[in-house]
Amino acid sequence: MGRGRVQLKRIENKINRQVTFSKRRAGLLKKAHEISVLCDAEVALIVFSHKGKLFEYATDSCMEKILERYERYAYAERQLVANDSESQGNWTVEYTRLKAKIDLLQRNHRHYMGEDLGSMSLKELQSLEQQLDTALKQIRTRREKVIQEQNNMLAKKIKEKEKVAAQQAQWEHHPNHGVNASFLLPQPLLNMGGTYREEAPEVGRNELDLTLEPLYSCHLGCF
Amino acid sequence: MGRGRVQLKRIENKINRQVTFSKRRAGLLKKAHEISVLCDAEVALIVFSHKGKLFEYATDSCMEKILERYERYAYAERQLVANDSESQGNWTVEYTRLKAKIDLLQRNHRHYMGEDLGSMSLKELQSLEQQLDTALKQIRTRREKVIQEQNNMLAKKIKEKEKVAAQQAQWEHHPNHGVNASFLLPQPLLNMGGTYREEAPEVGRNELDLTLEPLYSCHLGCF
DNA sequence: AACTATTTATAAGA
DNA sequence: TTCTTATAAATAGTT
Repeated sequence: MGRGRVQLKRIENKINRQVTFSKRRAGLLKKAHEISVLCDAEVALIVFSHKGKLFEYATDSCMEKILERYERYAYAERQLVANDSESQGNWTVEYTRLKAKIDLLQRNHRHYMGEDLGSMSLKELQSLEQQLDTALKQIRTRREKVIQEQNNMLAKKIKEKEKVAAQQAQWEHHPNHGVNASFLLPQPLLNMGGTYREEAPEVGRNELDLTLEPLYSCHLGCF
Repeated sequence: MGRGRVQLKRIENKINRQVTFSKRRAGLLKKAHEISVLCDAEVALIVFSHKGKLFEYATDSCMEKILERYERYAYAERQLVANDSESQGNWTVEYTRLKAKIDLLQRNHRHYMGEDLGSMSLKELQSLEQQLDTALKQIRTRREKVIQEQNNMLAKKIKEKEKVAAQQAQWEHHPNHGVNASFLLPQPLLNMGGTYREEAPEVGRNELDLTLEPLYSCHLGCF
């Protein structure tokens, strides 16, 4: 994209390299942002210059969240290696326990998201499927209930408004000055069907916000 | 870069968004690689599609190293502050963090099991439902694949047995002394349909055994 | 999955 | 550095 064709090899000229880096860095960050917005993707981009300077982009400026999601996704089997600063025996044991517990929970969570299924046996898969099927039914029931509740609440509000309007109309002896409530007639206010996907495509995935201050990321190395 | 100018806003058409995502993702990964090579920079790029699929690029295929470097870089200040304090107090802080994380994971897990839904908003419920629906599809696909693999393997074994039986029959010149393999004819050995529930009702729930020795329950007070 | 008309990115020059 | 410009590359809409 320029006056000359470019070879994919390190630019030896230092000045040239620096200039190209600045330009391409800007372009890369821009494109990262664009795909994020256009395609509703979650993007994390980290660039260290040759000199060691950091540049970054993260969707919604939330790098930590994305990195955590990545770790969950890609590093399931990573083992905790005890750090040199963990010399306090008991704390180390306790720490390892907690870490193991978190690992287990995260691994399980991935299964519940339909990820990392390769290691599961047929029986486990069937069990998981049954579990999710049950969960889904409960969630749908709950969703309908929530919608119904909201619906009822809105209907109630409307009735109150109608009452107020009617009273005003009576008090003022001006039938045409009251609120015209014809458009507020009780009727299905929220859809009860299962077509919300098309109607609410902006709903993101259900995610954990596990953002915690990584004060000791050197000790953790796992999330 | 195309026939029309493009607005920087989410592409609402699903098909269009998916196509654009594929194209731009390829472009973005390419450019990440190029700047890395041309300018001798270290680049880490993580992209989650709207559907949750992961795509990544890392200089020298070493994502972990770069992320660690990032963490060091981005949280250097906080680490410095933390290092000033006495280690005993820090462990407590660290402990609380892990505890909070476990709590969060467990709460989330309950949601994925269709429990504890009372606190969730309509939007959250819809998101969760969508997530589980996707997971279920992936799990079913995986299950069918596993069944097919087992089926193929068994069919193979049977063919081998038939071959052996045929050879034996030949060697012994006693056609009726060989293994009668008629009942071993290749045929669907495992059902591929969705009726396993009735056939495997004894399969229990998919549960985590999180039993851990509460060595320091006095400090934890949480599990 | 290709094609192609355009837009966009950018290499080189100022 | 920043701007300009010629040209390579990316890609939106189309087939």
